[in-house]
Amino acid sequence: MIQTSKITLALADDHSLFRKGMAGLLSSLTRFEILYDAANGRELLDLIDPNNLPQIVLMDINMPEMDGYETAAVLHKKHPEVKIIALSMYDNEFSIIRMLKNGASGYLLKDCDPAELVRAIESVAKSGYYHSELLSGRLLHALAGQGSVPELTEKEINFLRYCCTDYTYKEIAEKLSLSPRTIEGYRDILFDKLQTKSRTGLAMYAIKSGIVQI
Amino acid sequence: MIQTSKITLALADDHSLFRKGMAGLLSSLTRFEILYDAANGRELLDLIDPNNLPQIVLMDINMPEMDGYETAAVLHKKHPEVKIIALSMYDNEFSIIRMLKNGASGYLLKDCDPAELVRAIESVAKSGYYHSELLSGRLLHALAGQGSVPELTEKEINFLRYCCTDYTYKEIAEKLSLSPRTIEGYRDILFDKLQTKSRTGLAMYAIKSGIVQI
DNA sequence: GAAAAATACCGTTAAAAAACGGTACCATAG
DNA sequence: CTATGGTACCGTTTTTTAACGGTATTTTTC
Repeated sequence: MIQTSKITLALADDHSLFRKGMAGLLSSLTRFEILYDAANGRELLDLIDPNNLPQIVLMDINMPEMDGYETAAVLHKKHPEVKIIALSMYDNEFSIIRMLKNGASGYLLKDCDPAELVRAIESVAKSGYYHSELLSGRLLHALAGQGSVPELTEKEINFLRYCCTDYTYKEIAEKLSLSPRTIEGYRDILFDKLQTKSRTGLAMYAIKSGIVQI
Repeated sequence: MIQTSKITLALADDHSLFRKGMAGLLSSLTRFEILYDAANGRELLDLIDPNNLPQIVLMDINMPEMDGYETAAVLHKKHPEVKIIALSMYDNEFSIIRMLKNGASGYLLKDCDPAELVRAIESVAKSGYYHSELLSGRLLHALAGQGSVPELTEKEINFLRYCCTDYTYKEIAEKLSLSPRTIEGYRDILFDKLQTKSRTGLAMYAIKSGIVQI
């Protein structure tokens, strides 16, 4: 079968070596064309020309300036026809759910096979989505396990960021202009949602899920 | 100037996409030849044929199975003639110092320019080392700042790993068959060395430095 | 073979974290 | 309009952390 036209792509990842490597990998396959490559979400949004949209954006979740979650949400709202594939180092349910909610059509781990990446791109270009066995498996496992995948509110996410610091809960309360007891309320809810029982557990979750960049 | 023979390389990184991308990037330059590529340190050591050693190994610090620190130490002891360049996501002094101590001849960030990677490889092949301005800058800054770069013992490093869990200090003491008071001693020393004052701070440091994989 | 460093240990007190139990307000969704 | 979910708040008790100031033993180094 002859490919009539190339699939156009954009890349967003803060690791220049990774990005350039990927770009090389994908360009070497004649059916792909890289239109843009950016070091973070902000840069990507600035680069993209509305008159020359890529079909698919491959984006990392952990990026400085503007992370994958936010970038996906903004891009999806602005240009819903552009498909998004999330690339992540971690395979945790929270990241997957959040990226899919924010408009991603696929979710891949960075340690996946290049062949799978190609498969994912072609699947998204053709049918609009890509669900790997890994993704479906993780989600089903999570759903079968504790009942449901944790859904976090914006306030909880913001609080989690502060959990990754030396601040005491009292200090966090001050920073957020809330009562210490309210902060402790968030903590207790998150202990429950995230199945942990310590501040350290909260911090670890925040990092694994890409909520905080380190 | 005509390159008489190729520089032979090996790659170790758990992210397959990154590795393959890098391999493509470097192979496209005719003066490099990739002899091996492995997903972690253990695999790399198993793969390497003593009769066909690479001149330079590019290795990630954060790898499952066997991390960059350990791999560098083992490889350097076994084959001191093989030069090592560490690739890291984080530019913290501890990682740099520890990799250099374990035998690395260079230290690069993953968000560096591909051109810098090439420069580093050629410098290491030619003169045996590569010191970027970044590296020298970080170290000098660290030395100028608090006086010295933290030196951690094996016991402290092991303890730090446990700090990234839900275990209480008492439970960590049990796991390590030590008195809780001894563990608290380690903690106090690390608070001092790492300039922090909370368990969370210890855990964050452990992750940033690549001591724990997440 | 003495000094220095690392290891393992102990006691005390104050502060913070964790585990309970609650109330009240407000928006908006049925 | 009333039920629901999110937000903000409060009190009490127990456990854990953190900040002190120590000793004894072994191991390493000079």
